[in-house]
Amino acid sequence: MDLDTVRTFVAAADAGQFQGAAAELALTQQAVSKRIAALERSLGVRLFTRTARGAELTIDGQAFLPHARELLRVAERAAASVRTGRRPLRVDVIASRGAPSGLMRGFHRAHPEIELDVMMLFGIDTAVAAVRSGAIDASFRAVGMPGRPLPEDIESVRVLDEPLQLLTGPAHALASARSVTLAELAGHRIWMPGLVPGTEWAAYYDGLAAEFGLTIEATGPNFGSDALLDTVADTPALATFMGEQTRLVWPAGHGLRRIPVTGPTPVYPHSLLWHRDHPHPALATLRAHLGAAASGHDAAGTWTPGWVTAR
Amino acid sequence: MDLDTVRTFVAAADAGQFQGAAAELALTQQAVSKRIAALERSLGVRLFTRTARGAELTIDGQAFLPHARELLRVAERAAASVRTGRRPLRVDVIASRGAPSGLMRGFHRAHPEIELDVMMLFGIDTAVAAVRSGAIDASFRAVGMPGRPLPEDIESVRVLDEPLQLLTGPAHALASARSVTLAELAGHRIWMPGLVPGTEWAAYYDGLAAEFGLTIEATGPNFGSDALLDTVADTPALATFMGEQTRLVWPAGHGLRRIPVTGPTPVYPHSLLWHRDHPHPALATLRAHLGAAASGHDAAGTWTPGWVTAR
DNA sequence: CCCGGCCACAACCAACGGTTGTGGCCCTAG
DNA sequence: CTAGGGCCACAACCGTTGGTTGTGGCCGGG
Repeated sequence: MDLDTVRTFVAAADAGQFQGAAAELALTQQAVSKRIAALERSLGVRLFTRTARGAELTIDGQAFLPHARELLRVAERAAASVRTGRRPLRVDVIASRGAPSGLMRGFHRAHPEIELDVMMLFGIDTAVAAVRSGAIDASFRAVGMPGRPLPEDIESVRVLDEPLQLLTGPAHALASARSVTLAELAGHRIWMPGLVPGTEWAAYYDGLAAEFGLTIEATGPNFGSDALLDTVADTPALATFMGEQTRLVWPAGHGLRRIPVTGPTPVYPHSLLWHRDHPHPALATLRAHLGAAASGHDAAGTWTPGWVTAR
Repeated sequence: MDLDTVRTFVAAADAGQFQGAAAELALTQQAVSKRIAALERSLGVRLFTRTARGAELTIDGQAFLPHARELLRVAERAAASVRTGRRPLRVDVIASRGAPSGLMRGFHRAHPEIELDVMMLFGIDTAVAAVRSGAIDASFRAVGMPGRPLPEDIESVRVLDEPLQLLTGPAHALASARSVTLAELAGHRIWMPGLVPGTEWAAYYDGLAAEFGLTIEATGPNFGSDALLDTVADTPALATFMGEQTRLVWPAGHGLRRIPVTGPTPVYPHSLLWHRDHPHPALATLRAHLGAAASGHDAAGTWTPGWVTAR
């Protein structure tokens, strides 16, 4: 199926005749006729009944028409997604189920007119390079990591401090705790596959482990969150950290527990990064939205690494 | 933009290399290379970075990928909509804003897994012919109209009795009435453009007008519901009937009034029609849904034409 | 250092998709 | 009834597109 052919179909349906569609598309009537015939052959149904004064849709044609329009809309959006110049606001989030993803969903609900492309890059270095090059318009990351100062032309603002929770299976020693302190976690095995050295989130957990004497293991291949949850659910000695706002596809019957962490509560600092010089037109709207949505969290009783810039 | 090219792009992105995509699509590597190059040229951006052991997506490519997948999904649905054999359930409703449309929305919410094509045919004759031919799977219509018995192979069941309301502008004599009786409407001008002789809805209003001595005018071209509402809002002497469940795009500030009609309340009898012999697999689900959703309306105090089959 | 894997470029060729020319059908006006 | 106009389909023709095969360059691993 060819999109030009679909466009021709829609034009013919709107015009009610092939001739008119041909004029609109700067084609001959014969070309339109051939295109429609080809489309009908490929679909295996007749789309128009040809009459002496035009062509009108068959029932199959009527059924196909809205789908054809939708197809053209989607194609237009797809092309717009990579158009240089005015294109959808392209934002990098750290993971599809994480808190920044939720922030973007909220932004989309508040501003459905702003076209969005949400993507996931790998690590703050890639993200910063992409923001600097203009390939993306903004990124949610934790900034300030030692040895990786933000370039001068990148601006950032803290938009969300997300408390971490402990995730355990039902047989874990802490499974029935209402809450746990970081001190109580010393000696327990915390498993976080996917913690890649050199990334900002690895630096965060390294700092957390060092400061409170935790054992955080990043060993083993990262088979994705489903496999992680399965393993944690089945292994009494394993637990993992997870953002409070992380959306889980909670496997039914696994009995996974989310346990708040206190004394202090580790919070993951999400900042929005963007380029100082050539911001996307919709970026201001995003910043305003995030500023309004940011609840004034109290920093007391929480922990962030020393390298995180104060709010 | 060509859908085969988009398919090639997705295959290459999934495979991580052109060679693998070529094998999957039964093409040569060179053909894939040319297609991708053509797509990049038409979009004006580079989608892959070519490396010695494959090709990986650029950021633009990553942004484009989900749109490309969506495009293929929509194309698949479009093709399925006219596929002979297993295809989406195709249902004819009397108007896009009317009650049957609402019933189908409810059905879709209850059964999002069932693919639907909702369409609007013209009159019960067209609808019955389409159902008999298998071109559509079901139709919502008022059945029993004099001289138009349903063919033997068409079955029907009453699914909704929709009370009619009077719609008036703010300056209409009845505008401030809490409710009106049919007797009170005698002498008032009821305007219903679009009431085409020979259709089942024209027969309905003809019967209504005859039995209660109403003046129903079908004169003038039907410029659509917006124009109708505008005129009714501005003309003190005009009113119109409208189904209780009809969704209006209520023009702000027009002061249109919806007034219940009583003594008796005219109700429009929506029946579901389908073919006795070769029903669509999902039709049973639709009938079950409509049966469950149908509130047991009390027929007392309501009016339907004599030709309407009892429930 | 060489080999293997992968992609790009070039040359060639079939097939697709456009054009012009023409004929048939249907409706309308004279 | 007939002539004419409007519209679509078919046929012939032709340029361009998109496929193939053949080949060369680049990069990484043994």
